[in-house]
Amino acid sequence: MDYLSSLNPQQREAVECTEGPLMIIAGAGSGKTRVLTIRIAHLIHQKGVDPFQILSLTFTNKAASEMKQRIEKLIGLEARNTWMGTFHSVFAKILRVEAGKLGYPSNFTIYDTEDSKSLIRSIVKEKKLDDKVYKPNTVLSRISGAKNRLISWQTYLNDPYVRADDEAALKPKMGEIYKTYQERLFKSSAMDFDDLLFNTNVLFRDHPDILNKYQQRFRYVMVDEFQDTNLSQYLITKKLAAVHQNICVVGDDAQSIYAFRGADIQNILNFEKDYPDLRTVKLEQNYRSTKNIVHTANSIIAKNKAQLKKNIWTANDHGAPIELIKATSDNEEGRIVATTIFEEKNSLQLQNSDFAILYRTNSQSRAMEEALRKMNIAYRIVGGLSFYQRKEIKDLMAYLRFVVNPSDEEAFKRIVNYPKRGIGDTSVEKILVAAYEHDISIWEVITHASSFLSGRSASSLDDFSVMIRSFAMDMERKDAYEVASTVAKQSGILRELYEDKTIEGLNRYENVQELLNAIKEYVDSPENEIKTLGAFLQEIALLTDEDQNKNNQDVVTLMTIHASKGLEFKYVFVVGLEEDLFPSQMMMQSREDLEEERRLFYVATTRAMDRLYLSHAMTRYRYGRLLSCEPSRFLEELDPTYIKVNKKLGSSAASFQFPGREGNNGFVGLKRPAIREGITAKVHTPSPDFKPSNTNNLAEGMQVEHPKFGFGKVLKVETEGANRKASIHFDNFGDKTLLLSFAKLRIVE
DNA sequence: GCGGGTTCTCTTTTT
DNA sequence: GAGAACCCGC
Repeated sequence: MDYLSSLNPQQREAVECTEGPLMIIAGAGSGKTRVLTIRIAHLIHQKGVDPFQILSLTFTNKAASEMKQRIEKLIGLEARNTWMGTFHSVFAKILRVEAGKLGYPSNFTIYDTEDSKSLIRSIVKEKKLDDKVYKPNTVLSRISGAKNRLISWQTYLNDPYVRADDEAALKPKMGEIYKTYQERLFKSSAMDFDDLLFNTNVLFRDHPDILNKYQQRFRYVMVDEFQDTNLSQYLITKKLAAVHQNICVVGDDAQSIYAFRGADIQNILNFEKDYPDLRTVKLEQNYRSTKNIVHTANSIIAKNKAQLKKNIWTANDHGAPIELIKATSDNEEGRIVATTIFEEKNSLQLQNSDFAILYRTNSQSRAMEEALRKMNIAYRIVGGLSFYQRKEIKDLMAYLRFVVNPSDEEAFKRIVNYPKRGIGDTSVEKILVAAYEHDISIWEVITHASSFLSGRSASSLDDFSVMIRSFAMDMERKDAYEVASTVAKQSGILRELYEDKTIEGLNRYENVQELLNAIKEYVDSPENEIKTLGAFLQEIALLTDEDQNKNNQDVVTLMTIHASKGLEFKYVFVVGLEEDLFPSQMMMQSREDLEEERRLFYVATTRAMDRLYLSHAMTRYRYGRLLSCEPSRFLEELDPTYIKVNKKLGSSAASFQFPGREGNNGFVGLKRPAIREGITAKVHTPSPDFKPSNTNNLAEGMQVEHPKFGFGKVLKVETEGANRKASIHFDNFGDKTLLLSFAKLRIVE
């Protein structure tokens, strides 16, 4: 095979070192995917390894399918036989087979985040706890965090430190909620995302024979994006590789951006402690980007404390300087980006697909979309509200889920009274309580409606159960498509949507039809041998990602930076570089988090091959309010050597003028309709004379006002280089101290 | 139990 | 600004 000769010495070492533990530190653009695919091809062809014995774990479905395709190109159809997929999908598959060992049926449902939150909401309500204190999001992330660190609810309840934490946070009932949450999941024959990993760990811990089976099967284990693994995932791979020790992890600590879902950068920083005879290969040559971009990217993460030593370099040309765009507003930012794309495309004969616009939050896409639409530039948005998250799709899916698994509480709640059939909240409550108190399944309550409900609701519920049962009988002998289209019609969903003649209603109707089409495609595809509804649902549960690759169109790509990992584009725009937005305000609690934001910025810039544009807007809408925005501190941290500030575009900056104010210091509280060119805007809050004071005078003990956080007291003033920061205790924030830059503070005299 | 109107909440990122 | 939760009158 001559594919080896195309590799540089480090890449080749990574490919040829097949036995024993190996860590590949792969800088951005260093040909990581290529090395991985060739390594697998090499294993199969040169070493004669059976593809069935190779397990490759990735983080997104996209990465998995791309790698599969590339291996297929190298070695042909044999590639299909390797085990390749996301952690969640691979272990969900294994759990389906072994579910019985854990007391689960193999047709267990996988709850998505929305299901989980809804379940938590009802638990909090049932326990008569304050839903302001126990918010679904907070509770779920606490539970999720515990699971990712393999803390069961039993351990959770008994751990004095964990308890102390919760007591301190004034959320002492957290453990109790966790316990009930798990019980209810189990009763619903459901697992949430974290359970897929948690339960795999439990399975391997309690059933050595099963662990051994998979240890024997997977002689070679590879983990891509290793810097993004959490403890739960890491322990699974470690256990699987314990016998053969052929574990190969590939990652880049500089691209670790998933701490919020439990990823622990220490996994990669400490990997060698677990494997003393570890071999490490560093891929440091960047093949993707110009010198300017590589240099700029390096300067971004240089400030981070936690990192592995490496020196990313490139033999490519210097290329054009990085361009810095200053825009007045988010709309102008969009306009500049769209115009630039238009011009560059024409003058350089580029394609739309050469461009990508990256942002920190999904909500930023709107201004970009509008501008692109006005310029008639085709685009697509990756992520955001995916097809499977739409209400109408979730509704039909809930029916299908319930037919397959009539213990599924969340599916039941969703469909029992949709379309309206006279079973209101009170009845639903009674049904759930009955199931809980008599320790029977929801389905048993439903089929004995008259013993739990009275008169009219009982007979409505009877009709409902008759309907579901007929669907279930269909399922026995018909394929997924036939069942699904029967359900769509008989349940009344299609009629309900058909009668809605609004544009949105029409859309919803078409979406449901599209789901039916997708099921038809699934059934017709020769690749899917089992065509039952159950099989389809299992396939789909983890495909929340938009997987229908409409890749081959010539469109500009818009997406969050998180979604951009692993991709590359000739021209990249990183927009919305404003303090509090990027770096995100919510991440600014600790130093590690700032480091993660920096790595995120690094990921964004290293997507660019030829040219990189960075932009920030001075005003931006958020929740219908106008914000004034300081440029992100990251812009100041950049090495300015190769950066060009676009003066021409920045000079139009002063078009917003508020009463009694000069320049661009708009503040929170402007209602959207007021904002039009040439109009006098009305300031609601705070008072019109609210303006930044000369913050150099800020000192300990002073009273200050902040437009968002209200009144507070300065505890400490710090100087870090050119930046001055103040730790402030705000009256409205309990014990919390916030660390802020001065710009938005007013000193109260 | 239902519908309509109003108020509240959440806006970081993903499997 | 959107979507969910809430409240109230029938």
